[in-house]
This record gives sequence, structure tokens and C-alpha cells, in this order.
Amino acid sequence: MDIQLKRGMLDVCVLAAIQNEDSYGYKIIKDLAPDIELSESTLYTILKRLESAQMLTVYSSEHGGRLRKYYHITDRGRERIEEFKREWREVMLMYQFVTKEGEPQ
Amino acid sequence: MDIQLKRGMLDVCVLAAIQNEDSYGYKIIKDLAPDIELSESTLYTILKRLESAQMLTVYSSEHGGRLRKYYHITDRGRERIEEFKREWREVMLMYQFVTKEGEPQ
DNA sequence: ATCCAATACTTCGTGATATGATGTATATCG
DNA sequence: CGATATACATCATATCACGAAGTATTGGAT
Repeated sequence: MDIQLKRGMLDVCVLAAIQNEDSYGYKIIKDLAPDIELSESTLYTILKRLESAQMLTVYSSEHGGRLRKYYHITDRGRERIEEFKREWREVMLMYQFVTKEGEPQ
Repeated sequence: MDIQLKRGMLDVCVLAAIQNEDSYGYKIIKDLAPDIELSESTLYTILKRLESAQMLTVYSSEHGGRLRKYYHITDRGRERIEEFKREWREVMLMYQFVTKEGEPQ
């Protein structure tokens, strides 16, 4: 799929992946696949970004002898998801413009 | 609206705006508004890009004493629109992932 | 015992692209 | 005559997805 088309959506998909329970990098990727392809480098970039934006918090927890980094969504993160849903209306307007113009007059 | 969400869609909106009849910069912006906001600098960047990609051709035509640049969609441009429609399925999968995760189990 | 796949995270550089700022120029209308 | 609409163009900037490459551990297969 076209990279550009994913822009602005991946952040929200990652937030959605942790909104019901805390999760960690590797699991997030598995949870999104196969519908949503997301490379590791992209994911960790996004997680960093979301942390800077205070949309999630991070903590480490031992699992099977080694540390895992768990990600926990914040209220701001949840608000971001809601904002995305509101903005979706405009995305659909753009899509409709493209398909509408193709119709015979 | 979030800039990132528009990525990859504006190109196609511009192609859609000229798919029924040749048009020029200023008119394209007016035709898209108010549903789709697109600045002049963005539009002309996009038009250049689409020309490089051979998705449209350009010709000048006099109108009211001065030259106007008209843009004409090519077969490749039309194919791009069709490709976009096919990719839309994946976009919807991402949207559904976000909304689905919000539901109570 | 050794090797490989899976698990888990990190950093770096690159390419694509939307936009504001800024500039140029003409036409039209009050 | 001045303001506004028309019309096009360039540049620098910020954002972001990704491949490549690297580090390290665990568990199963040979």
C-alpha cells in the first residue's frame, strides 16, 4: 500500500492497539498484522513520538528473565483517537470527491 | 484537518478534478473548496509532480489577454485513480481497526 | 551441543510531501 | 487610483514511514 496514504493513521492504530490493555512493541505488531503492515523501525519511532506527545506512558516489566517495555495509553491518547474519528468525516469527503467525479454526468 | 491524513489523497483529488475536463490551477482550487482545503503552493507542487510522473500533460492557452496553463489527465493518471480506489480497502481496514478496538468486549 | 528461528528493542539515514512565506504580474471594479 | 481577484512560481522547513543494520536472549530442532 502507498506509504503516504498511511500517514496520520498509523499513530492512531498504535494507540488503538493499546487502548484496551497495556502492550509491548512486538505484540503490537502481531496484533495489527495482517491487516495493517507496520515495520519495527516504524513502530518504535511512533512509540517514541507518542510518548513525547504524552499520549502514552512507558514502564518496564520483567518477563521470562528479561525486561519488556510496556506502553500504557493516557487520557490525551484517548482524546487523540476521538479527534481522529471526528476528522474522518473530512477524509471521507475527499474520497467521495474522487469517486463522484468519475461518475457519468 | 491533520496534514498527515491528507497525504497521498491530494494527488488523487487533483487528478479527479481534471478527469472530466481540462482545468487550470486557480479553477482546481475553487472546484475542490470548500470540502477540500488546498493551498496554492501545495497545488502547484502537486501539478509539477503529476506532470513528472506523466499522469497529466500541460498546455498553455490564451484567455482574456494572458496565458493560462491547462492540465490534461493521461491514461496513467486515470490508472492512478483506479489504483487509489483499490487501495482504499486497506485504508478502511485501518479505520475499522481503530473504531473496533474502542468497542466494549 | 550447536544452530536457527523467534522474540524484543534501538539507531541512523533517506525519500516523500504539505505548507507558509514570499514574489511576480495582469484584469476588473468601485 | 487603489483594492481585490485572478494566475502562477519558488524556496525552506517540518513531519513521517521505512529499510538497513545492529544488539541480545530464549527455545526448539538437528
